[in-house]
Amino acid sequence: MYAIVDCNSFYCSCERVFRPDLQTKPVVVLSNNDGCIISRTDEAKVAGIGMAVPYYQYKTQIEKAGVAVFSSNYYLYGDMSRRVMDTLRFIVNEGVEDRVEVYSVDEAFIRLDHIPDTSLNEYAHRLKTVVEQWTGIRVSVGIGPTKVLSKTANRLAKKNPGSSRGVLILKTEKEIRDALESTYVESIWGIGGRYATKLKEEFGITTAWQLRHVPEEWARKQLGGVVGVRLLRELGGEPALEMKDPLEKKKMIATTRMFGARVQTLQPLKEAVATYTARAAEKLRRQHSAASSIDIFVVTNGSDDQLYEYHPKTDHRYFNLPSPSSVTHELIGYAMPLVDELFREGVKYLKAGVILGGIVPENSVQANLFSEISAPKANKLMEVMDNVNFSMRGDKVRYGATGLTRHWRMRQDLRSNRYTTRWEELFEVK
DNA sequence: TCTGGGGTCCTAGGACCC
DNA sequence: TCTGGGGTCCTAGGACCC
Repeated sequence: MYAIVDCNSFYCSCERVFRPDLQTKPVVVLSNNDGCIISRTDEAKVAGIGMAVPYYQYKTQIEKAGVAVFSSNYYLYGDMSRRVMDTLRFIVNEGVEDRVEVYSVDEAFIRLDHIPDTSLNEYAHRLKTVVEQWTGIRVSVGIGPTKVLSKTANRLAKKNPGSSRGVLILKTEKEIRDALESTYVESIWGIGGRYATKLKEEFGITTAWQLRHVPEEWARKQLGGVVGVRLLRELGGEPALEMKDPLEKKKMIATTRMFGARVQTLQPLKEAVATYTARAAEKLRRQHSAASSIDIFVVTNGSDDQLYEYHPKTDHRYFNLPSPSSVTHELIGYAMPLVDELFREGVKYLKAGVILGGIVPENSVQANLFSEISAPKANKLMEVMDNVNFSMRGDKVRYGATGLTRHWRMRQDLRSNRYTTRWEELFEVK
């Protein structure tokens, strides 16, 4: 059996831990640049605030309903996430083997082979209670014979927190059938908007229970090949999605941002891209990898500026490195000519990004005799820079190419304190 | 009238997730 | 005036090889 433990309205819950006065009040958290609403509590849902909707369109409604609004505070959420995951590992692993797969910042799958079916209920409640007591974050627990069924259980547990108290276990055929009959296809984990529309409009399939009974070859044809087949098997109770190895490294590393103010000249565009490249290179080094390709993209508003519509258009250029690297100045050196190539006079840029690909372990990098940069020296420099920036915080050591004024930086007008990761922003108890 | 078969590597793009 | 920022996996199709 598999469990999935999912934090309720995670970002909002993190804010509430340090603002007990908001415990029963509506709360929302905004995306970077205070653009969209990316987390909302049940009270905010009731007040009619949608998910992933532009903030400015709901501003008056939010004020009228007395909703507390926060800019995203990823330092805080990242640290709270670590606390939740550490707690789960402490309970589940018993110092033996790793049975926890951290699936996202607020969710983890747990393999439960070691728990007898008769104890599942007690175990699920224990997970929930301990995480809530130790971290202050509320969670829901779903359990089923496959990952997809555990996700289904979790969704239903969250919908009826009263009766099932945030825990739902799908074990018997009857429990599974009831759950799948009350799950619409668009709510199945793995069915997105496109497939949901197709299933309903073209084939009249509306529930997960109906979908469970289509032939495998049909699923292969209509739902994206082997992906569809796996989904079908999982719905039928046959595990087709493995637990992921926690040591697996990212195969792609991206740093992308909307600009706080539009950029129209080359210099700030290059500063922004250099800054993102430096950030991406840091992520690369943190997992001890090197990248063999770099892709730079820029986004402009494709529509005529007179129309106040958002029609983003993307353009990009990429470069394959002569040999994989994780050295910031080397990567910036490859990135800058790509920005020159992309830049067009008179165009307003809304966003830019860096994507590093072709990721390999850093120790597999072969010395390139023709490389101009002496690798050992550069790597040592990177280590020193990372150490200084990590211990002092706030990017004390930067490259000149990343700019001094940085007018393009994002807005974050409503950010809460980084209570758990900055001494000067600690939570005060009077 | 007829035009092989099998393989690899790469990129672009589509679908999904949180 | 204002619409996020990461990721994953898979498939199709082209270039190239023998």
